[in-house]
Amino acid sequence: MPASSRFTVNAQAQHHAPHLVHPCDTCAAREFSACGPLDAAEQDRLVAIMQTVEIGPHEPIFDEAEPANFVFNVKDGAVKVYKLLADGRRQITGFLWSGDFLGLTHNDTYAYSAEAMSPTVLCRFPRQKFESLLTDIPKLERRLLGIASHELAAAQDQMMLLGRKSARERVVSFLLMISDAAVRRNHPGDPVFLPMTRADVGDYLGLTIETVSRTLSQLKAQGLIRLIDEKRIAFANLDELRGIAAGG
Amino acid sequence: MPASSRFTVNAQAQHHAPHLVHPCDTCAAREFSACGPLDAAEQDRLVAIMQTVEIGPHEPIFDEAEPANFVFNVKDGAVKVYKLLADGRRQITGFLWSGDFLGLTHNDTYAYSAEAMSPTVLCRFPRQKFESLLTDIPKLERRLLGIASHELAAAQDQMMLLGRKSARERVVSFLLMISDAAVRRNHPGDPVFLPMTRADVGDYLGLTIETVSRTLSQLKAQGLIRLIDEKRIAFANLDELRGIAAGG
DNA sequence: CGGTCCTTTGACACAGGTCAAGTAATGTGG
DNA sequence: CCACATTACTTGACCTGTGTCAAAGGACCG
Repeated sequence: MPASSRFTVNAQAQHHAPHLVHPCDTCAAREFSACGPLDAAEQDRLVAIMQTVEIGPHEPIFDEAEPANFVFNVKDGAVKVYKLLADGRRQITGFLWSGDFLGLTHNDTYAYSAEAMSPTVLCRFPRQKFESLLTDIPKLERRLLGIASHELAAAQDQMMLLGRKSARERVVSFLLMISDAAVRRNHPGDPVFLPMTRADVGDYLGLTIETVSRTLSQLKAQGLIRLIDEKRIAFANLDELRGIAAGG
Repeated sequence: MPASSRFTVNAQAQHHAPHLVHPCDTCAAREFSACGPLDAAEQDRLVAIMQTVEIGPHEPIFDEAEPANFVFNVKDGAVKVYKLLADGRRQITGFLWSGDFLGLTHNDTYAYSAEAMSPTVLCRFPRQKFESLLTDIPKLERRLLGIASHELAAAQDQMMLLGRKSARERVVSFLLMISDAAVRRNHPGDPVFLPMTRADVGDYLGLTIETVSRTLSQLKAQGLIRLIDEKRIAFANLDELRGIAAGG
């Protein structure tokens, strides 16, 4: 029996997404059951400690170095996580979407800051309770190890991008990456929707706003993409774009 | 009873490091027991699947995209892990030292290439056997999750470095990072010993050989470091260096 | 409608890359 | 022990991709 079948219908959640049957089944059903369905008792324990939090665009979720009291899972929306240097230079280390975890750390403080980019719904788990659940339910721990290992591989790709790719290669890699992430959540991948500002894109790619903007204009002029509007971009030559992203 | 106390004296290992009592106790004792000592049966199972491998400088350990048949733990020596683009551009994503894991992945192929930088001894675990051990010994899985979470934090710091720091800040950050890693293994941290070439440093920091070399010369000219020889660097003003690394 | 924020575009500057030459360290065969 | 080759590193001169500074247009909002 799949994990989500245990949840009963919730009218409010159904209003926004009829196929969902619990205020927090995204994280419970998609993330937690991906390692093999949880049994009834396990799900009950998860649901018992779960809280739902809604926040608006530009609202902080937590700040770097703040006590890490909660673990989060994005139910809906888009989140950016970033680190700052003393003088304000910013590096965005990731964009998170529904299903993604947030705030996992083995220290007692968060290692980065997190902020919503659009109206966002989060599942929140008090950290101590979450960790004792990990000990009791090895499936969860196995799942988190899989997630961490996947994130580590993505981080290494990003180091390649930041250390060795040109501005053009970075921007194209970024567009394809965002598109792939959208497709994985059953959102349209072409045209790709960018919920973040050019400043966010720049701080993710290690570039300035101006270089991001110029590079997009250049790609458009070369007929490789079409700018439907500022936040929607269509791919005009996917094969060539994939080649550019790979450094070809 | 600490994990290492179960191992019996091994003359060959003792020759190189008198305080070690088993050809592979570094990984077993330092890494595996760090999550709480393993009991006798657990240790026996680990030792039973463990193989020791010795390799020389510049020898490959495995290549990206190759079937991931083994998990490794560095017993002694220094290893670099890197990714390549089609045209040969290289990004080194990490330097590994004794105690560090290597080749952990949830895919069936390695996500990066690995190569020894100096004479290196590795503990090797057949991957399937290692993974079934993980299921049987939750302590191990918990330990690996801790390691992965720590590596993820380091990867985010490296993204900040690659995306937003100047050449000067990168080089200083690098020197302090290598020094800290040496201290953690009870090696001298000042002067710091660099087993890698300038090309490796450049490919780790997203810079060219020439920029690395020039930046070191500049730091030396400013009296911030002393170049004892090409591979040994002493810190002349640690406070100021820490400030530079932090972006101050 | 007037203000604010975001984006684009242009002109120019500079950090770091490229190309090239020279030096030092290490190893090799005679 | 010495030519000689090889590899690693440093330094200089110059170039270029991306950053900086500035201005202007457009979208959104109270």
